[in-house]
This record gives sequence, C-alpha cells and structure tokens, in this order.
Amino acid sequence: MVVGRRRLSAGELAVWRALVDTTDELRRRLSVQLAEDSGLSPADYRVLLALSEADGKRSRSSRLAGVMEWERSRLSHQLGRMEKRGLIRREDCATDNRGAEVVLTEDGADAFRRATAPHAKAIKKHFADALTPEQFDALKDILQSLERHLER
Amino acid sequence: MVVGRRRLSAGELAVWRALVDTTDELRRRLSVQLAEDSGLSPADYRVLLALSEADGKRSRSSRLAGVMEWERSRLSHQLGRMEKRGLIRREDCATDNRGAEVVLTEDGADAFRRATAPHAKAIKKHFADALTPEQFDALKDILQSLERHLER
DNA sequence: GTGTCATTATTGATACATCAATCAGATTGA
DNA sequence: TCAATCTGATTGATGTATCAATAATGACAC
Repeated sequence: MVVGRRRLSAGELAVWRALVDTTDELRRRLSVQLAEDSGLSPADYRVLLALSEADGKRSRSSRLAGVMEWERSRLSHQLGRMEKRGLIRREDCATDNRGAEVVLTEDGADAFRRATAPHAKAIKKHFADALTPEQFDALKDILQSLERHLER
Repeated sequence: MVVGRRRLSAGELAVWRALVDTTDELRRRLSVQLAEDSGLSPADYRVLLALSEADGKRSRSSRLAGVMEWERSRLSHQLGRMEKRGLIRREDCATDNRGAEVVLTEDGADAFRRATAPHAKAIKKHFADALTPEQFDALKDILQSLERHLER
C-alpha cells in the first residue's frame, strides 16, 4: 500500500476518473429506467424503500433519516416534495408534539411496488451482468478496503 | 456471466449499494477538501481543468462542452456562475457571431493552481492509498468491463 | 415552576443537473 | 433573394443537495 511516499500517478488518476464516470453513467441509466417504470426519482425510491421497511409503513422523520443516513433537512425537503405528490403523508406524533410521523400512502406503496422489480432487473442488467463472479468478488473486496480506509 | 437467467441476488444488490455509497462518500470528501484548499466546487474544477488544457486557455463554449462531455446547457449555467465570481470570462467569437469564447481569467488560473496539487493528494490519500496494486489492477479491469457493457 | 439547553423538524438560500423552450445568427436550396 | 432549417448558446422551470438559521417542544437542574 506504501502510503504517502509517491505522488498520485496518471494511472491512478485515470482509474479514479473512470470510477466516477462509470458509476455516474450507471446511476443515470437506472434513474431513467426508474422514472419510466414508476415515475419515481432515485431519491423518492430511497425514501419509499426505507418507509416500506418500517413498522406499520410509518416512521418518525428523524428515525427515518437515521436509517437512511440522510441529513434531516435533506429528508425534510424531499418529504415535502413527495407529500405534494401524494406519495407520503405527515401526521403529528402522539408521544412527542415536536415530532412528525411519516406515513406511506396507498399511492406511494403502489408506485414503490411498480418500481421495485424493474429496478432490481435494471441493476442486474446494467451492473451485475457485466461482471464475472471473480470480478464481483474482487469488487466486493475493493469496496471493503475503501470503506475501511475511509473510516480510519 | 450468465446473463438474464437469475434474478438480482441480495449480494449483488449489496455490492451495488456499497459501490454507490462509497463513491459518494469519496466524492464528498474530495469536494470538502477542494473547497477548503481553493474555494472551488468539483464542477468549477472540471471546467477550469478543461479550460487550462485548451489552446491559449480559451475555447468555444460548445467545444468545451464536447471535451468535457457535458450538455451545453449544463455548461452554460455553470459558466454563468463562474463568470459572476470572476473565474472565467465570456467573449464574443470573431468567426461566428452566435458563438462565445470562454476565457480563463487570472483569478481562475490562480484558483486552479491552488487546487490542483492538494486535489491530487486527496485522491491519493482517500482512494489510491486504500488499495493494493492487485486491487488496483482488478478495479481497472472491472471498470473496463462495466464500460464495455454499457456501450453495448 | 423556571431558566437553560438539547432535540425535532422545517425553512430559506445557494449551487447544481436536466429538460424544454427560446433566440440570434448561419446555411441551404429553390 | 429569401424562406425554411440548422446550430450555438442561453434561459427558465423543476428537482435535488447542503448549509445556516429558526421555531417549537422536551428534558433537566435548581
């Protein structure tokens, strides 16, 4: 690993750029597909996923933000947009008058259902199908290394 | 590679999510670092990089967009913001009255100079230093596979 | 109980990405 | 020539991310 001795090489820079560009392009395609299939944005999908996994399809807003690892204000803005479109509803919290409960609406659940299988299919098609099992394991290992390195 | 037979597995999904999350986090850190060192955003940096590589540190706007693989309107908005801050200037084009030439200003060149070495250092620190040479080669190979798969 | 502080959640400002619409100037073909 | 069309570039609208500021309530020490 030889940390800190050399400078960044041209090859390293190229791989970094390829990583950014390729993940961008993958995301762009999944995003287009998702919108076509369900009218949802990736952000919508993320929220609906977290919410549909919550007890009773409802969650305190701050708990939801915690689960999703989103900043509260980011979630609040996103929820505002989603509420306008009827994907979620905000209710007052019984146990804490400051709090809000986010509730999945029927429309939200429908859109999520419509999205989920095609989305998985698209991830498989554009991403998983591109790699051999060996490449796949290698990528897993690489990402673990990167994560550990970031946490340090 | 066994395309299209199975459905997306939980493991594949997890790796996809890890890929997205980890690249996001890396970008976030580089972005923070860049802003600290130079006051530039990643988008600013990208434009200044392309422009500083252009002949005479100037370029037709549409040519610049082509080199960067950005949509014209994206670049136009970005240039508008950068012009307000004095990082670039727009001049009328001599040979085509529709056209605009984008010119790197002294301030823009300064900011770019200030940014470039620390930025490379940050990529090395957060990304390149995390991987062994073997992992590095494997990642290069993986990205090539993904790109080829996307182009198909 | 009251004052202080922490927590919940929202809001506003700014930057950015994408899309559709626009506009001026260039080009082409009758 | 001049009408139709193409091209270079900008603009406005909408959705999104981040940051700082705010409002309201809760919790706790006293």
